[in-house]
Amino acid sequence: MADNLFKKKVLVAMSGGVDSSVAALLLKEAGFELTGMTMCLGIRQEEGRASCCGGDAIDDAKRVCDQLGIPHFVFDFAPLMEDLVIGKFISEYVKGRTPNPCVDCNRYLKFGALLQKAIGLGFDYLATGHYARIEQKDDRWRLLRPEDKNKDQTYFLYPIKKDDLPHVLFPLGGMKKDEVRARAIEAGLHVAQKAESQDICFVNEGGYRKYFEERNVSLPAGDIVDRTGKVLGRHSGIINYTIGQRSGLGISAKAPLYVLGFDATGNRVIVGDKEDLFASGLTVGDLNLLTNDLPEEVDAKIRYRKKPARCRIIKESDKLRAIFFEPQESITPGQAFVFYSDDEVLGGGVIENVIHSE
RNA sequence: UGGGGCGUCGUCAAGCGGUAAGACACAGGAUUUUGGUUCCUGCAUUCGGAGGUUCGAAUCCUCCCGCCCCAG
Repeated sequence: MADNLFKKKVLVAMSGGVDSSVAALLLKEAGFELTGMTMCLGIRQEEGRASCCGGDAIDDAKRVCDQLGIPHFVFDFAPLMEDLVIGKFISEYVKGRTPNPCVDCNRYLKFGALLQKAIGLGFDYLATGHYARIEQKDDRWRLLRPEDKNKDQTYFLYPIKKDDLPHVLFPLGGMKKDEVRARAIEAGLHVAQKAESQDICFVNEGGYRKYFEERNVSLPAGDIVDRTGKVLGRHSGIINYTIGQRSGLGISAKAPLYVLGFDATGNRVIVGDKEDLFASGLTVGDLNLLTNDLPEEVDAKIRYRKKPARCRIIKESDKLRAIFFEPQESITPGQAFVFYSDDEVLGGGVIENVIHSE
């Protein structure tokens, strides 16, 4: 493997942050023929805000590339970003669902259009600074959770196609975040102390609701009701709410109220107690399977930063039905359902419906 | 305008002479490559108003104001 290393061409996607910069650094040190690239996503950035894309990102990435002595290019992905990620983000919310734009960015951009472009340009690999591992074991390529379980980003990476796994590199998969930052400092990278990126990258101060306002995306106001249909208050349009949401309802009650779901025909938001949030199963669409033989039971996550929960899965044509051993809180259509066997991601998809009994 | 009851934070609500609990809501912060959750912090010098009794009152007395109920 070391023999071929020098001939392998890698395109490293650089956001201008610490992680992707160190990823580039490591690949450079490993002797790959490296090219740095930053996606221009057409995003205007507020001062002092850290993000995975846009803003000063390009300048920062370029400086790191200069320091590493590798070429740097900017690819224009703004139109695709608008159509596939932001457009879907908005249309999903309008439908009363809660999208996960980071998953879609990976699905359509990074490991979709960008990866295809890289391969088309003759690169052997696309590398990113994600915390995840890809390994070939037993003649199969596997997407695995990283060494740093606290930074595990596999939940966002499930859309990578099985056949593309051999073309993707995650140099940080075996490292802890602390080590990455230490490495950046040691190498004198100017981005070493940059803050973690967080929040939706195309949304600035004020959150996504303000973003909708700025883009003139709005839906009519309506009633907030309890499960019996009793009117408790008013909502400002279904796009401003998501299942499990507590704050922003403006209703005082004996105990906090949570959004249980939506009544589309009546344009109503249904709220209830925390215990009403639990459901036993769900159905999944937009499946991406990373293995050919699915086990009957898996450990699955219905949201980022949550411990996987045991469930039974049943494949139904191009969909999946999952029934949890223990009821799960706030299962939300539009969010990702990602399932694992130990550290391996077996696949994932988008939650379509919630199953309340079974 | 005869009788009875009640007025404490945006809402609900403790307090019953000893110097304003709590919950919900709200705001800020922490956590986080989505949204949501969660966690931490803040939030009535003042108890419908005005007098009075008392060392001391939201708590007792008087009057006024505003609600509610039962008879009308």
